[in-house]
Amino acid sequence: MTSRSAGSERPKAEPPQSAPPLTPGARRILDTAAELFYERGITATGVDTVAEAAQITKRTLYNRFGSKDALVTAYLRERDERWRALVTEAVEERAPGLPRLLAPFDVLTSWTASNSRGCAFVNALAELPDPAHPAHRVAAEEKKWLRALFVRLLGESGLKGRERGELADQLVCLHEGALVLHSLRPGPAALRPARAGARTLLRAKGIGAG
Amino acid sequence: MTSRSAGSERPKAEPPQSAPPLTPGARRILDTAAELFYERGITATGVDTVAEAAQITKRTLYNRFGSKDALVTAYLRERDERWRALVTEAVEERAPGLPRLLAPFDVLTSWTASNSRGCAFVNALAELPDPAHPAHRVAAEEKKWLRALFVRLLGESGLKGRERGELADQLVCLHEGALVLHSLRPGPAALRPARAGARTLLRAKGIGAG
DNA sequence: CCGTAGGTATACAGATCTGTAAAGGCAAGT
DNA sequence: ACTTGCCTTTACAGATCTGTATACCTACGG
Repeated sequence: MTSRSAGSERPKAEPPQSAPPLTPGARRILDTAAELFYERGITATGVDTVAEAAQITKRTLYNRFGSKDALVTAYLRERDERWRALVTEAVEERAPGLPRLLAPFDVLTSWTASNSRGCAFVNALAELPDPAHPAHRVAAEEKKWLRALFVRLLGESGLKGRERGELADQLVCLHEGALVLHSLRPGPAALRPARAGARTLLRAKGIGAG
Repeated sequence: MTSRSAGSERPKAEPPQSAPPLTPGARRILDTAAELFYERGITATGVDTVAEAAQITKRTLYNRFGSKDALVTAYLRERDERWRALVTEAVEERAPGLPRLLAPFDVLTSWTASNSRGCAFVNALAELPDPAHPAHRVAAEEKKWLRALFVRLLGESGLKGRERGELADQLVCLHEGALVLHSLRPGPAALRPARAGARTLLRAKGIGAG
């Protein structure tokens, strides 16, 4: 739980698990559940509510997903998948020379346009304290992944050793904090300070950031 | 909701509301509820559970607090009160010349020793999305207060204008992020990067930080 | 033609949740 | 002596929650 030995500082290539294709009904269920879980909270959203909003019967929901816990896990998994894809793309498609390390912060601008309730994974951790819950693991993995991404990019920028891990943690902090601020006062202005702070911290370590 | 006109950049002297003295039973209820709400989540903790753990009857609980929502609000209010007192004390009792702006970060070290489930206010916001819920307001106020504190201290350090607000936001981000990191991997090590990052950001603005 | 997969409709079991009802015990203050 | 405040006990109403049972419809591929 505390630290991993070997590959923990390198983001895995694949998002944890490639999802099997969903039936049309399952697709609609998952989309609906995703919105409701995020917007109203997981525990506060009942399966009846999801089923009704998705315009399917509860029976179908249980046939496709088996349980509410499984549905919650699927929701977080897919969200994780999309988020990683978005960030990965933003990092890779950056014009060379431009600060790839700030890409995750820039992604937030579009991401938060339709997500003003903070970080879904932090929220999930708040509602599902049990570490044995699979959804708990997914949420924890997402944070580890972002940190590992920062570590990798910092490595490519020439930073090594203990300083690298510390700076990665700081970038994660700013990132998380930005989402909290945004949830309190939605709007692009809530994200700017974190990005600027990241740039300052990078510069302080001699990493040019634009 | 978005911004306040006059005194929003100055921390109010009094924690929102001075609590009336509690009966012994009410005291035990509130203590028990505080621990359970924080540790297991608010929605996931029923009033029966609270009553049983506090060794009082549900009737007493309702006689003292009126409703679960009111109990939740009382829980957050008291937590807010204690947190503010702790931070305020740490700021004021700092040896002159020492970086008072880092005091909130130092307080986290002792605070998180018994609070490894992240920020109770962020968690509450996750579980209670309705902005009309009084507990929601309490949580939002807490964040505003911390920012205002940073703004004030930065002002005393000679920083003014737009830069001041931005730096305050950055410190809040680091602060929140530290709590998230700590919830993922509890221990004092989770807090160090945020504190160090704060120092770097302060130095970058010419504010000596120790 | 027939089986299978995806979905529908309705009803229900069993647990748990918030909140209330009714009646009483006990100690302190006046 | 009498009230008032704090708390207890037991029971229950009514809603809501997760999950299941039963039976049926429809489209499609072999």
